[in-house]
Parts: sequence; structure tokens; C-alpha cells
Amino acid sequence: MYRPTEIEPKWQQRWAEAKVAEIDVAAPGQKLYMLNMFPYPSGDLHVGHGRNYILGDALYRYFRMQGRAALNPMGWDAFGLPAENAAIKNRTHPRPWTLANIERMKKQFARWGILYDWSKEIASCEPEYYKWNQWLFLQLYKRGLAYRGTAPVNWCPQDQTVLANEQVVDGRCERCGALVEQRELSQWFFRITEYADRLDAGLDTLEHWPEKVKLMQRNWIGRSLGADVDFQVPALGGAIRIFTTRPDTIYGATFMVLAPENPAVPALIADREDRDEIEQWITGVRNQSALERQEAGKEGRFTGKTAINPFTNEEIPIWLGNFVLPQYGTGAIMSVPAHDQRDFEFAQQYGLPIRQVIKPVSGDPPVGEAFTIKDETGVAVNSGDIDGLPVPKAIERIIEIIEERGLGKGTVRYRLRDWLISRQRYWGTPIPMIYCDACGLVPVPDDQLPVTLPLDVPFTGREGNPLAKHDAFVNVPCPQCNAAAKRETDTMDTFVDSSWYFLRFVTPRDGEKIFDPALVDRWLPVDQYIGGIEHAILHLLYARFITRTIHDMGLISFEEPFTRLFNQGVITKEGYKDERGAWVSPAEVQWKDGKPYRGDELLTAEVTKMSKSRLNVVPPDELIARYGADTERVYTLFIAPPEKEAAWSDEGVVGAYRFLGRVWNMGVALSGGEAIPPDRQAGLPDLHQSIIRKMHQTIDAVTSRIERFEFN
RNA sequence: GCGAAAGUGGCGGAAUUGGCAGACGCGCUGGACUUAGGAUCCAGUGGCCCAAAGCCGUGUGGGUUCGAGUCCCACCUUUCGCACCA
Repeated sequence: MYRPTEIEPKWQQRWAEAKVAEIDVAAPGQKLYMLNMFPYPSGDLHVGHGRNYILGDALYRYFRMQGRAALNPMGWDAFGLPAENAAIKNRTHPRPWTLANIERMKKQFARWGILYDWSKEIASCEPEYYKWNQWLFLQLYKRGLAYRGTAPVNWCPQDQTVLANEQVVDGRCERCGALVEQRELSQWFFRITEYADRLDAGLDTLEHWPEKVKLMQRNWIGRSLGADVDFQVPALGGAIRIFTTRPDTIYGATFMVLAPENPAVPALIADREDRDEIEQWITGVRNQSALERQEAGKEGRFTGKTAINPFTNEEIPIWLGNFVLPQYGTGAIMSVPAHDQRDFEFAQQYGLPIRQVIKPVSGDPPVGEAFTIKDETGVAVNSGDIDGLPVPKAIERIIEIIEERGLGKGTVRYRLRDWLISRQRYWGTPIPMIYCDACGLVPVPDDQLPVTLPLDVPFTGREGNPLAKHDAFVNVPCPQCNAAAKRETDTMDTFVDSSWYFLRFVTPRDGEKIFDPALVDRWLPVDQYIGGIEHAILHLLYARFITRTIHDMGLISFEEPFTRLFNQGVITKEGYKDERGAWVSPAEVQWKDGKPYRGDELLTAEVTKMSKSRLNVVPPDELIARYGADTERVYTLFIAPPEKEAAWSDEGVVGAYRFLGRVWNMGVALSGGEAIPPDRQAGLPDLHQSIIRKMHQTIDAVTSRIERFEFN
């Protein structure tokens, strides 16, 4: 009889006592580094989380069976908002809540039978770890890659903090769903835009990354080739510079549009009679969220001024438009309404001229709308020197002319913006800077690191960062002049913590330096990284960026941290929503006529990602107590191809248990054991020979298949 | 709107290079064992047909091929990503 609940604890205990997964990184041998994305210690893990770790463990054990020792560490992404919110709710402190969760989750990993090298464990909330966040920040500051700047930033009114662009989804806070506001604030940034070209080019070297992730990063970086062109503005006695990806259409530029935020605007409208009205309109647009701004449709105001199109020499009107983004390009565009949908809508709205300058090679252009042709199927018309050239050639030629005539130059622009890393929250790494009235911004000297997060802080949930009210933390002498000064009270985005942790795992206890460069160069890059697709942009882009900055400090020789990336699919399960759209616990659901009800209220069933908030999680504990961890592991590996989404089924779990029971019985039978009743044992020896031969053949076939198609 | 991926039994899903469609598991049906079992074992299970023979069958419609789930064209549906980025 197969009794996993007796077998498994015995072996799990032996693995733990023998520390089977611990390795000496200094010992000679072939290196292999496997890594699962380290989790946020939120408390209980469910079977959906389990897939990530079970897949990683299956691969790790596969390598072990081939005799390859792998570095396979685990740690905790332990700073962050949920701990702080839990502390406010429970009137406690984020630290004990976090540490208790870590203990709980470690036990769950052990019970899953997952082997990690716990001697390498790190937790980002410990000073011995976040000290190096601060050191890294100061290194970036010295190199001009960390800076304090004023910019329109995303403010989440619910979480009372600013957010990175990457953390805003559909105009809402990625975490809490509140509508994000634009605020002009002075904040700390990392200059990731400095690395935009290298981050984009590096994607081509990542042969073993999913195409989907590379594409998402490429779109996020948003590399565009085009040209900067100066348009003279007589009223200003100077020029306004525009950026365009289609300089070949410049003969069709019949007006110019500036973002309301463009710095040239005040001078342009200074003498206007309707200046007050325009300024009011500008203020209105600026106060809108990105979402509201877009939903408002195309709106604009005429400045009353004109610019000279340098190719047609016509005077074209300069407008302000709510659809021109201040942060992209130069915050000014030349409008070609014949060939750009947005420009076309604007021209229609305000009765501005439309001039066709591209002709399809075959067929007629559509009437009553803009049409865009980017390839050889279009040729330039009404375009002077470039008439008759196919579009790609026309772009090349017109850039040459622009440069010859000193009107501007061919340029590359990126959509990517600098990474906003300050957060007005407590449970994070303190930013190691000091404000001195005399000396200005002063970095904390390296020998005073870490700037320790004070623990004697009350959590009331009232407005503001509790750190700012902690006098002993805030009031410090200036490291340069010793006068009374104040500490920065912002903390770092937790994505800073996770942007280099994979380097720390090699030498996690080093108190002298961030890591041992020789050993890191030997073990990194990570050979196999496993985690969810939700980090396709955020974590993976930041990690690639920070790795490059550390490379440029001369500490490591590689630029890409993860050679091979795998995104496991999510586990889904049915969840139930009431009429207001709130999730209902399955315990409250009653079934009538095959439909889910809560009392008389009809509920809607929906198969969605397994998560605590949707109340559709399956905790592993009970399942393991009944069927064993191997049952969950086999079922999880068997449910669907690992990269695909998979629906959890409680019946399917029983099937995996039966399957393992049959394997067990076969093993016992082959060893002449007790699983076969005595009255059926006649003739067994002969049967054994044929079964054993057949099994060896089958095992060989299955093993080679698994190696070739499943693991490799 | 732009980009990407995917549509195969009652269900999850196999089918590696164009070569027996539906592996394996769940569920279901029948049987064995005999009531300690959400147990175990055996057989069956795409549809039409009492059965056999046969015919039909991988979202829809065309095409290439001796041969198509797989390749080509058009369309439909779903999911995901980006979204005023000039």
C-alpha cells in the first residue's frame, strides 16, 4: 500500500539533516546556477505558487541525477507595502509580520520536498542586505545615474506614494487599483534612459528568452528612428525643434502642435487677447490624469503664431494640443494630417489644411481618412527633391538634406523614461542622502552604512511617512560640515532590492563588499531563471539595467544577468462573484439547478488566476496531509505544458495519487513483494523477466524522450 | 487601433521533421474483488450505426500534396501585451 505521508517526512528530514542542496561556491567544478524568482513573503503559499517552485525543483533534481551540482538558492523580497498595511491593520510592526511569514513559507517549501541551499538565504529587509542597496545607490549617484529631479510623477492617493511608470496600468495603481494622479514633485530617479540603446540591443543576444518577453521589453523601451528638425518661428526670433519618425512627409506638414507643457508656450501666447482663456485651458489639461486626457478627445488652442516649414517655406500655424505628450521627443510635432490619424482628427476638428504627400504604388488612397505607409508600397509625391522615391529611400534622402542644410539631424528616440525610485513609505531601504542648508545634498559616507531603518515607529495609518516623524532618524549632523542637517526620509522602490539579489546569493554573508567579483563572474549569469510573466517588464528590465551599471563599474564581465528565462503559466480555478462584482468564498456557495447561489442571489462563476483576493485558492497543506507532496508535484507537472495556463481540478489530484499508487504497486510486485495476493502468484518469476525487460526498454525510451523534449 | 499567441472528445490536454488524430490523466459505462476504503484490478469510451462493414471528424471557407491538426490564402472567435510615443 502506497503511504506517502509516512515516506515523505522521513526523506525530507534526511535531506534537511544532510543539507543535500548546500554547495561550496569556491569548490572546483562545472558551474550551474538555477534560480526561481524570490517571493514576497505574504504568508501562505497556495498550489498556484507551487507550480513555479515544483517546476524549478523538477529541473534541479534532473540536473542532480545527471551528476551536476547546481547553485539553487532561495530568499525573500521582504520589503514592501503589504507588510506596512498589515501592520496598520493589526496595530503591530511590519517586521514581525514579515519574519513570521518567512518561517511559515520555509516550512511549506520543505513539505513540498523542494531542495534549496538554505545556507545562501537572504532577506532584503535585513540591514546586512539593504546596506548594499544603499551602497549601490551611492555608486550610481557618483556616476550621475541617480539624481533628484522635479517631474510630473504618478501619485497613488490610496497608497500615499509615488509610483514608477511601469507600476501604472491603464491609469491605475498596479497594486491597489486607485486612479493615479499626476503631481509635480521632486523625487529620486535612476537614469535608465542612459542605457536604453544597450537594453534594446541586448535583447537580440537573449536566444533563450521567450519571444513574448523580449517583444514586451522592446515595446516598452520603444526605440524609434527619426529626425529632429528646427522650424523657424519669426515671432520668437528663433526656432522650435520637432521630432518626427516620418521626415519624408515633411512637405505635408501643414501645421505644428505643441504640448501644453512645452516651455515655448508662455512666450507664444504672451501678447494674446485670449491669453487667460488659453492658460485656463492649459491648467485644465495639466490637471487631468493621462486617462482623462485621452478620453477628452482631440482638443487644442491656436497660439496666433506661425512657423516656417523649412521645405515648403510656407507659414504654418502653431497650435497647442492635448494629444501631444510633453515627455516624448521634444514635446512638439509637425502635423501631417494626410498620413497620421491623430493629426487628421485634429485637422478635421479645427479646419486645418490637409495635403497628400505619399501615394500608394498600386490602387487608390482611401478617402476621408489618414493613411500610413511605411514601406516600399508607397512613394513620395508633392515633395520636391524626394518626389518619386519609395518611402524608406525618401526617409534616408530627406535626413541627408536636413543635415546638409543644418536644419537638424537624424535621431533615435526612446519611449522609456527614467526610473522613479523614491517611495513615501516606511518599509523599505532608506535612501542614504542628507540635506544640509550649507552643503546641499550630501551622500552618506560609505563607512556610515547602513542607514538603518528605525524599528521604534508607530503605525497609525494616518497620512504621511512615519519615518519623517522619527526625530532621531531625521536629525543628523552633516557629514561634511557637521552642522544640523536632515536625512532623506523617502525609501527605495522594492524593485531596487530585486534588481541585483541574484548577485548576492553567491556570497550572501560578505560584510565587506556587495559580492565577491571573481566568484560572481564564475557563477553568473544565471543559467536558468524561472518566474511569472508579470515581471516581463518591471523586474527583468530593472535587473538588466542594474547589471549593466555594475558591469560598467568594472565589477563583473557580463551584461545580461539571465541566460535562459522560463515563464510558467498561471494556475486558474473557478471563482464566484456576486451582483456587485465582489468575490464570494466557495464556502458560501450553494448549487441549485447547476447554478451557483448565495441564498437567493445568483452568482456568476468565472475561471481566473488562483489568488487570495479572488478567494479561489487551494491550500497545499490539507492536500499534502491526505495524498502526499508527490501527488501534488506529479499533478502539477502533469496538468498542462509548463508554460501554459492550467485549470486546477480536485478530481485530477486524485488521479495523480492513483497513478503513483500503481507505480508503487508495480515496484513492490517487481521486487516480489506483498502487493500480489498469494493465490495469483503462480507463474510470477517468468512474468517478472518479461516485465523487467519491457520496463527497461520503456524506461530508456521515456528517459531519452524526457531529456530531449521536456527538459532540454 | 497596433502587436503576439491560441482554437483538437464530456474535461485537462498528446500528436517531435507533412505520415495510424485523440497518447496520458480525469470523468463516464460494464465487470472482478467484497463491503475498512474519494481503495485496487480488468475491459470499454470522438460522432453516425442495434452491431459489423462503412462513412464523417482537429474554429469556418478555399488551396498545395500520394498524404494536412501540422504548409499557404481569406475569414470567425478567444486570450494576452501595448495603447495619443508623432
